[in-house]
Amino acid sequence: MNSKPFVGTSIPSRSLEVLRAIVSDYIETSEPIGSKTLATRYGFGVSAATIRNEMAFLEDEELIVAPHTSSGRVPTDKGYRLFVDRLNEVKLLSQAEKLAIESFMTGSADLDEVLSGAVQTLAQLTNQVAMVQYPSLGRAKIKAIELVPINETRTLVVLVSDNDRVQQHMVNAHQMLSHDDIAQLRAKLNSLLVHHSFAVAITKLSEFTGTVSAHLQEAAKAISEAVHQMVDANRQEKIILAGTANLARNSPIGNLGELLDALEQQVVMMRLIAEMNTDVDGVGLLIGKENNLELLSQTSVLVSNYEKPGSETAKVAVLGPTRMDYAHHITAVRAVASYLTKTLGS
Amino acid sequence: MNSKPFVGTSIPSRSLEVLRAIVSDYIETSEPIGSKTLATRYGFGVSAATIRNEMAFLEDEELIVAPHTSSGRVPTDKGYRLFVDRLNEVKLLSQAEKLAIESFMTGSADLDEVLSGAVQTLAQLTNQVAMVQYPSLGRAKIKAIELVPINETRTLVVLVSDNDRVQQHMVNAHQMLSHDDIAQLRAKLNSLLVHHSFAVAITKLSEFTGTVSAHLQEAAKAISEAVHQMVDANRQEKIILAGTANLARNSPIGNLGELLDALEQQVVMMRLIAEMNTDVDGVGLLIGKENNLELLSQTSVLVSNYEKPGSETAKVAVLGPTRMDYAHHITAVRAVASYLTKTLGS
DNA sequence: TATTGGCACTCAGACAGCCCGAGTGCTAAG
DNA sequence: CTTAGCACTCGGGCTGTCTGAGTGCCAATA
Repeated sequence: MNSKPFVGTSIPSRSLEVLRAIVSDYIETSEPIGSKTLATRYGFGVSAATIRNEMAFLEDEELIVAPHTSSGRVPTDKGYRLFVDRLNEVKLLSQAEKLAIESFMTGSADLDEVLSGAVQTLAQLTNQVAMVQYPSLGRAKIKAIELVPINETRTLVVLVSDNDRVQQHMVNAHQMLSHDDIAQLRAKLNSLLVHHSFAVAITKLSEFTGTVSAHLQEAAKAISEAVHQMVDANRQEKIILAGTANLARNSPIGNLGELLDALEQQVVMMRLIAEMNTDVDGVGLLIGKENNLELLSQTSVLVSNYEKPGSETAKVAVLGPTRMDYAHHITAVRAVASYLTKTLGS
Repeated sequence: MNSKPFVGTSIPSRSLEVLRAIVSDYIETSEPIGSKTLATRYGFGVSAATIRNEMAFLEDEELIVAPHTSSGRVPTDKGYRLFVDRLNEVKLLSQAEKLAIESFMTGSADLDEVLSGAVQTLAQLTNQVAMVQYPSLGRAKIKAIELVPINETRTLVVLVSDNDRVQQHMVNAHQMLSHDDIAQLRAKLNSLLVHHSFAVAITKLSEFTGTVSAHLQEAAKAISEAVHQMVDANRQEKIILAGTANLARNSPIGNLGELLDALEQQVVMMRLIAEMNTDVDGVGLLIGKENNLELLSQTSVLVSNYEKPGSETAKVAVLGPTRMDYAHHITAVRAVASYLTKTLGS
């Protein structure tokens, strides 16, 4: 159901040219375009009448459509698809754009910061909504658990996984904890969980309360819960996004409210992105109704993979109206993904 | 420039009733309302003509305005203001709403979680954009700094302030660090900074690199930078928000795009909220053009204080179109603020 | 003096008719 | 296969009309 390469009647090369012109023009002007304009504005060596014939053919193939009798044509989802699949010239990023990416990516060893920098850059680059999926910890293992006492009853539980992702969670033990208590808890916790995968850890965790001194039961339970939550939070996907304002600006899409809602809820987007396949060059694209969500029938979603050593691959994505600048955005999203891979690799 | 209580000609009580009716009706229907409807729908014992006279008076006082000759009237900002200032019946929260607040607020000792729960609840309760300001650390002091080794070169720096707020930042030391190294760094760092306020800490920090062994200079510099950043991040205000989608749904405000932008950028909102005063009962309100931002000329902002022991007071806020249900929202925002105070107090 | 009914007036919005121009499909000729 | 020509279509902009909700004012009334 994903990215379906175009099959069917093969398209004569001039028809393809015409389609290309239509798509480009529509992307730029967002207005239906007719044979005459097309013939003059683009340097086909033929008359408008000939273009009309071509257009009739393209319409038969359902690559373009006329919003109403006797008005210009607009690409269909299928039209965009063919356009993209046969995209040969890839728009290069401008020097300024490259700079923007690099400057956003510098410094910071902190995963959160890197990702949020990346997603903002991408949103600015494309003027669309940008999303980045957190690297899943899938097969990651627990490397260490630290307990940092904050005050008499509160403790910060820090969980480090072997791909160096760090999470923390505050715990209220509801009882006083001495230094020795903390040490005991830490030791038991680590000997129990370290080197185990997240999946295993979650089962082992149930033994934890049993292994600690009787007077620490309360605290152990609280800590155990915190760890559980963190592990869970990790198996759960998570995305961060930026540029939602662009949605409102760009496109008078009907269901803007619902769309913003869905973005805020995250869950729809998480599933969508997770399920999207990418082709050989690491880019995936769903155009309009290709994703089966009514909600997104007027939008396209573009994803690319990035890698963080030790994690499964994760994705960056761009969401915008079907009439978006595919050529440009594809390079942008790919560039950000590759910078991300590079930055996280070091 | 803030919340200006209404002064000037004192308003006869029936005029006030009429104003009240107009505001309530407009809040509900969002359509201009005329004398006749007003006279019938609300049980004034008088005829439409009399109401018209009242309305003429109210218009003279600039409390209502007619969008065009011969159409119903709509409250002005000043009208809303008077309406709110003379608001006597306070809408109570429904049982369901109280429940919603309580259920969202349960558990979790984690500041981030509590706040994000609160802001989401508030957004749902009001169907508007909700915001919550992080408790500023103003005069807070540093309580402890922990260094948690993550791998050979990376270290997690955890900063605990005396109001038990915890921040952490990953640092890449670009050099191998032994256990002893870490211990040394930790010791020096703590002896230097603990018990100092954030403001002082930032000056003391410059001495740090000088006090550690020569071979740790690299690492010390990186850590010092991280601490600096965290301290800074704290003096800087920060807000989280929820319910932006409601904006799109509710109000076909002209500059939706810009508004969403501003929300995403945060900075405008941070200043606005920070500068808003609250009156005796802990609530502050700016209606329409009362805030001097063109951007927000069609929106009202409602804030209430909450307290976290050891921090300066911070605020929760609701942002929506000027025609919002003030009576209800005021109680909602106050309720959330007070639950927040309660939850964070324990 | 405050209230009321009556009346003439205004205007936004809905509706219908009109024209224009961009665009189409078709056909016959090159 | 390409082209010019032609008749046809239809959305969008413009105009005019009508209607209903609403107004302001005034004279009559309680």
